[in-house]
Amino acid sequence: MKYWLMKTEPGTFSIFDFEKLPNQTSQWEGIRNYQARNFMRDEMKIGDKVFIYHSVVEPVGIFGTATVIKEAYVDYFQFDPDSKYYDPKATPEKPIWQMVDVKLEEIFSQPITLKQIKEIRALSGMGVVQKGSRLSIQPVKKEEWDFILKLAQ
DNA sequence: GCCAACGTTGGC
DNA sequence: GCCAACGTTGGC
Repeated sequence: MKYWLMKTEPGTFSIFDFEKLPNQTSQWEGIRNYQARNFMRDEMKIGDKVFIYHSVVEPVGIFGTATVIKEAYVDYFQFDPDSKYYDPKATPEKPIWQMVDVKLEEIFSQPITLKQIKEIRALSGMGVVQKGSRLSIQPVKKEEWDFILKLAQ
């Protein structure tokens, strides 16, 4: 089983939006970066654990956890000219982008903020504290996962 | 709102 | 294949 961090801008989708959805499950559409797509396509498996990370809007940080419940499949928004995720280069015959489904697991009573993460040496290898890191899906080490979960208790 | 850092595009 | 220009991300 692998561990991940997935970024979202709460103005678009926040961890609290899961609760409005059937089965507290959301498709993770709109990933338009090849490296992030490859993580989903090649490595994400059912049962993998995911940190839900809010970017841009204060407080920035990890707000809770989710589980992968459906492995990568075609993100159909790439074909929709009215979608902001539209990609004119993609066709149903040759799709480019994929998405997974994730189900909410836990919302932390207090988010683990980026500020906190930066202050903790054990978390200094995490993608979100690397300067200039813009990857919207990042692998997380088991030790980092465990550390943050403990912190969130 | 600013702007550095980054990924992508497209002309050559 | 190079690389300048451009658009986007995301912390502050």
